[in-house]
Amino acid sequence: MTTKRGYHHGDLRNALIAAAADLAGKSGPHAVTVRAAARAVGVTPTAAYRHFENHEQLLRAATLQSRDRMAETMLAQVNALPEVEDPVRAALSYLAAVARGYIQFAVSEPGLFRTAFVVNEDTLVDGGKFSPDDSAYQLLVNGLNRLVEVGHLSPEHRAFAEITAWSSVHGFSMLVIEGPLGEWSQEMRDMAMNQMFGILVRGLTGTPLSDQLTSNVLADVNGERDNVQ
Amino acid sequence: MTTKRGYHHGDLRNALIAAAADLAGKSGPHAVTVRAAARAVGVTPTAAYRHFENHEQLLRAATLQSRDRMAETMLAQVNALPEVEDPVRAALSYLAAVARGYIQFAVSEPGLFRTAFVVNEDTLVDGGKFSPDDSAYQLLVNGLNRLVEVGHLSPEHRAFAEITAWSSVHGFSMLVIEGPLGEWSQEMRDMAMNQMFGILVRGLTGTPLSDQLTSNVLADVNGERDNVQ
DNA sequence: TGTACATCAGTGAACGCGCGTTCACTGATGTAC
DNA sequence: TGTACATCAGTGAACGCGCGTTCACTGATGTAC
Repeated sequence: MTTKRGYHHGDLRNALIAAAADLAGKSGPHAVTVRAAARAVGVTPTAAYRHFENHEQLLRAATLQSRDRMAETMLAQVNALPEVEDPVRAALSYLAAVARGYIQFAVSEPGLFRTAFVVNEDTLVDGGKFSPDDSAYQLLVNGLNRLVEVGHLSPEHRAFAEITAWSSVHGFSMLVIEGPLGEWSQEMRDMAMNQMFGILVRGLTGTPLSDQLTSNVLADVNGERDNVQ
Repeated sequence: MTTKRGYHHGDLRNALIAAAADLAGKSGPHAVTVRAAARAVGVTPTAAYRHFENHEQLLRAATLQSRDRMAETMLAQVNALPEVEDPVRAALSYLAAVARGYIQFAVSEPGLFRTAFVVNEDTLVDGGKFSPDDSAYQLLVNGLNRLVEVGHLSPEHRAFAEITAWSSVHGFSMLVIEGPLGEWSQEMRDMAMNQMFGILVRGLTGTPLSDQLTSNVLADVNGERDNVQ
């Protein structure tokens, strides 16, 4: 992606992106400045202009980096899921893992989470908003598609399903970061999250989950959390 | 609240708050500065310090103002609801109006919406986050309580219901402001919103709404939109 | 009712800060002979 | 293999900006006699 050869610094561009992401993670997107990033790398502000056209481009890099990390966190949750035979259970657990990964990222990296949603005003096309092309969105779409394939979500209920699902999970994350849920204990938040997931699935599919299935799905997702992180 | 008597300006404090809210509405919370507010009112920056301890207090005033306007918008939607006899229908329409008011405010006043959620870091207790004490939250709680009173939401499903409901509506608003829903047409957004509301109610109550009830609720809420705004 | 005085809302100048960005430059690297 | 040179990543100084905040002040208002 950039020249890895041993120039003065060697890989300033990536070092600056890393520094920018670091700043964003610690203090949010407003902390991403050309000067601060250069300072963190131990380089003159001017040097940054060899690798980024302007401040906006640096912030943009931090945003994309944040979205990558978010997708990674979500993917990690999915990958840590145990193999199960029941395809419905597997599809539901997949979706739950996606949701949990999203929320976990928001809670553990609020600065990056906020940075992931920064919109560049003056940029060329559509400002670089989060879009259906992003990996995180794709994971969600996959989850819902699996639910349809497996016969647990009827095609006519599929319409707008990702909007409702993403809205819920995104809103929940925001309420944790800058709303009343921030003061809640981890246990309470998990309870609220599980409740929300149940409501969501029941609302999406039209049929309530059996207690057995619910506890299986929670076991799949929670077991993963205990083992991995 | 402040001296209304005719001093030099007369009511600088409120004028500054109005200016701050104006700036927030136009460009978001970062645009709320002491100097800009003073400039807008036609007064020296120093004058502002007669009425606000510092920049944070001015921003705080803008935040509270934003939350007030938000609650007003929601209340307006509720008040514009037609009188209906069926108590279940009335309760559902109430909840739908609350949700619609929330989203409408976010869409029509994105700057104020964002400002409403600003958290002051250095402030005394809990940073002034949005809390269950706020009017907007109370409207939501009322709506859910009514659903219980009317027998359409069982008490055991009541737990965490406001979290799920608020998460959905808040997330939806964010997706419109800084996500993919921003590019959607008004019609598509309304469809997505109605769909989400249906999913939410079905998920919350455990029983799907009849087609008749659904269309009645939509008529109540939509009719109101056509008449009022 | 008229005057002297205290109050205090707003002025004007100034401070130090961090920011984005530009300029002419330097000096390490890679390459051609 | 050794030298001359072109390239270009990074330097150092400087700019103009808007910000928050402080200072000594001025002058309009309200009040006491």
